[in-house]
Amino acid sequence: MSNPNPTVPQISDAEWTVMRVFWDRGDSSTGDVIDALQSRTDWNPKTVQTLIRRLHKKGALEVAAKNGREFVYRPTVAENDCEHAASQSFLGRVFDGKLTPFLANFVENEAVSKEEIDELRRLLDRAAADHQEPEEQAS
Amino acid sequence: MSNPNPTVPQISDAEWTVMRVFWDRGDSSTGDVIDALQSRTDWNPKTVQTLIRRLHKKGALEVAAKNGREFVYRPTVAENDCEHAASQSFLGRVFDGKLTPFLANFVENEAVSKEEIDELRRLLDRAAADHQEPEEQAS
DNA sequence: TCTGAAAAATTACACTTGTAATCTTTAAGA
DNA sequence: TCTTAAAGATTACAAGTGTAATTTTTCAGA
Repeated sequence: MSNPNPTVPQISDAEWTVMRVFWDRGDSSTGDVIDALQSRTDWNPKTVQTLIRRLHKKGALEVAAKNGREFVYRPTVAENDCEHAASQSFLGRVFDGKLTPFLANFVENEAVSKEEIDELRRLLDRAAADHQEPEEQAS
Repeated sequence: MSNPNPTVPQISDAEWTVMRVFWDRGDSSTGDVIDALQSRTDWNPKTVQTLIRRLHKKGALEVAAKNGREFVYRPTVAENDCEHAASQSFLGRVFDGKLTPFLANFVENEAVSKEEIDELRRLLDRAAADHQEPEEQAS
């Protein structure tokens, strides 16, 4: 867990795509992000610029440096934390905040393969083991 | 599974609240919904009317009857299907469509209790069993 | 030092959403 | 039948979002 109860800004759909570039690459200039997204999207560079500026305004990005006339940005929020905040928000909206109904719905809709089920079970087995013997203190 | 690959309209946050009333109560008039939401929200009746009209326009509700000058509406989409569509959309946006990373993030963030873990494991055990011996045909 | 290209800032514009207020129609009772 | 309250329809309006175009600033080279 990167930070307990971090406050993360609202990040829209298109903005998520941009944030992921930063989380993948670390500090990046607008040009870097435009280049990175060139292959994955058909966005106009101006669009990417706008999204970066909005993310900066929202406080999801901060200026890490200025290279000549170019800004280098860096995320102020951890990917983990944003994912978790988005998950909580989604679960709250659709499943009354509860994880089990979410997974039950997925399973009912036959949207989970045998392999995935096994993967999830292993994940939960490990989690259960961790709950058994609590995390040790690194002191 | 109510319907394979149903097409469900985009349902916004506030609209979810309204749809849930219909899913809970079945066919309902605007007045019914307003009454039902009176306790749970502080929405103005006009707001509820607007949301119902938007849902009707989107095709999420259809007119089931007309009582005097009052319409009775009914959902055209199953709660299950809407939940699943919302889940797919969320997972696609935040976790590249993958369930395992979603759950892993949740567990990492210590947002899952021991009891919940056990519940989820039971759920997955049943799902695994179903995968073992496929569903029988009701003929 | 002046200029032009590149970066950034400002402006644009339609659609959705939250949250109603106002205008219009209609049914039911006086 | 006429009136009026209650439904419904239309309109409102700001914030957020997708998707840029236009305008302004500024560095780097001629």
